[in-house]
Amino acid sequence: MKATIYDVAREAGVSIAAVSQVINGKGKISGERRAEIIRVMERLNYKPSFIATALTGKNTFTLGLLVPDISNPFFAEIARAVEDRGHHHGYSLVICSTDNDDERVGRYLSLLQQKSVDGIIIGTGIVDRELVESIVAKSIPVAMIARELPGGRIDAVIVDDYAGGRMAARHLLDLGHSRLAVLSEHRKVTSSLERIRGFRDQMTEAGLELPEYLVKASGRDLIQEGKRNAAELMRYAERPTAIFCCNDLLAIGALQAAKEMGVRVPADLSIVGFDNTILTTVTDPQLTTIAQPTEQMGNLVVDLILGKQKVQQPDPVRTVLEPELIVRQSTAELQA
Amino acid sequence: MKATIYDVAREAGVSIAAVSQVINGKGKISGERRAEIIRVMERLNYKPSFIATALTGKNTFTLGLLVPDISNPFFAEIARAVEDRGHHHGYSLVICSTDNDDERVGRYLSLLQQKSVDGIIIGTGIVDRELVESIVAKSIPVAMIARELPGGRIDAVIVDDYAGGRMAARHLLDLGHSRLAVLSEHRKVTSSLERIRGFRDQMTEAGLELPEYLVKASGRDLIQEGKRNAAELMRYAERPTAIFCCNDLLAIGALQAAKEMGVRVPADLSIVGFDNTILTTVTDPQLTTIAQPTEQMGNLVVDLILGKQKVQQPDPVRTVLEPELIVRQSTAELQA
DNA sequence: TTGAAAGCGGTACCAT
DNA sequence: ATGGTACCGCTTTCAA
Repeated sequence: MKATIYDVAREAGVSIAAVSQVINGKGKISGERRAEIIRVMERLNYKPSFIATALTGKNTFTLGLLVPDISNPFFAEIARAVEDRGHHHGYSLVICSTDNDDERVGRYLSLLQQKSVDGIIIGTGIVDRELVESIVAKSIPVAMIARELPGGRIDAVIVDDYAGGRMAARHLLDLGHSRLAVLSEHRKVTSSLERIRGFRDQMTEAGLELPEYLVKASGRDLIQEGKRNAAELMRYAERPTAIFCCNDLLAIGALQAAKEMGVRVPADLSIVGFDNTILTTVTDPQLTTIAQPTEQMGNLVVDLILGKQKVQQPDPVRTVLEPELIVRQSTAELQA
Repeated sequence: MKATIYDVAREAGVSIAAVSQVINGKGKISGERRAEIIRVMERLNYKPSFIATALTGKNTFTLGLLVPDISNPFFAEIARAVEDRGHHHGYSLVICSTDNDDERVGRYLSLLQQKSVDGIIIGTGIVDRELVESIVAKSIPVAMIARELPGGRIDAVIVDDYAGGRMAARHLLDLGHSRLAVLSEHRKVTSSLERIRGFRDQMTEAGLELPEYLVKASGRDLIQEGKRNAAELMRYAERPTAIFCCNDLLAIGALQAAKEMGVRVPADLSIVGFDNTILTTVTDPQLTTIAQPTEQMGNLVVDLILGKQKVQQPDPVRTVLEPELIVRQSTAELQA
């Protein structure tokens, strides 16, 4: 059996209050008693129970992280960053893969509340605003990472998706491409929407248009669907010479479609991804992509959410980081 | 503020005992009172606090998972499998990336105990046996996944690493290769050791030897170090014609080294990986690898560890699953 | 300084 | 059937 504060108190011949004092470094304890108590704690290998502590109204030292799928490399990286920063502050991380499924989101959110986590970090694209706000109302700190709640007054640490979209377009435009297409995630995913908006605006400024039929959305299995959608794009009479993919998975699908169809990348087709996951360095050719500073984002959300606990900030904090174009080998000048 | 059982009791004009009854579906309650209580619970949006429940000696409905690094695709997949099965049973998952660092392992293990998790699943290669057994002694269920505690009497769900190593060797031997080399993880990682042993035994049966200098170990950054070690192997006068890599990350490193050195895969060099992560489908050529049934493994450990709670099994359960050779494009017959 | 005691939000036993 | 109450392990007044 695990030792409790009572065991320590008894062994040390003091009250549990005294033990509690030394655990928390509060109150006044004579150096001698304190030393003795510490000795006993070590001898009994005593570690205070977090659940008992939590019940008295203190922290649970647990954070919840909602992501679409932890086995998606991008979110795995986000999770690692969040985990590390949390661990740095003594917190542990509960992972919740939602598959962007409303029901799963609801169940997980409810679960996290019942566990009285000290904060919930949301990286899932599709969430019900009311649900989230009902959580905030219960004064549980909530923050978004890599995603934003449209119209919601929720803290968020995101990358400038719009700027990222522009970057991708500019890069492609600079390379001489004009027939551009887009592979996007589900239409409800705000980050994809923003990326496309930036991409389109940049095109517009160059006097180009991005018709809707050249923007294809994919849902569950991003690589597979991306591949299928890319293949479809390639079959158009006036085939696009470059595709901007709203994430690396989609880009890989495009890459595979091209390979299967005998379309050379980047000679015949340029591809730009988004996220700069480990996958981009593994493909052949390696993927040009827009990088998100995942580690920094992880650090920032955690600090943000942990800070929220203390002071009740009035306005939602919205931290926008700059994306970065990473040029690798999947993009090239348009061949004449 | 969140509603408590007292609020519900007051609103419903009953005792908290009655409310507790309906929550747990126990005891005797007249249908009418029960209905009324349920109504009140819904109106107040009442959800019992897990920490309070846990303090009374029940489950915390939390599982801990130790892995080297959640951003490593293989472990991300394992985590997803474990998470799903846990969620299925109403449990949530705390992720602990240890970096195979003893100190981190210790800290996390201690943390998980303080949180009174209902079970700890260990997928980290390097762990101190005494530490683990001290946990088991506290009657916290522990099980290993994809790794084994050498000599420890701990439940484990693993793949037959030895057989996997043999498979890889047989495949390469069948293709006519005889000059084989190995890229392995840190020498303390038991799974790698077993894979190499199987690989070597199969070679021996074919009358071949695997000298130690053809087995190179890598530590932290597996892709980078794998690349470096592979390059080294390729510089030997009598260069190996095939490399067995103890995981896909190492195989990717080998692939990149080959590409950089102008060595064609699979024409000049065959490469076999291990784990069948998403990465294998993304490389070019796609990687031949030995697959582990991650989903099944996840299901089994969770059921195993949840089962352990109830009955105190006498002997450690050791479930060994069969690996599977997935032939893709990184292996080919030895060119004459 | 030190310790007795009242919670925190439930569970479960025991009277009623 | 129903409710009173003693815990679970710890924090935090408040007296002594």
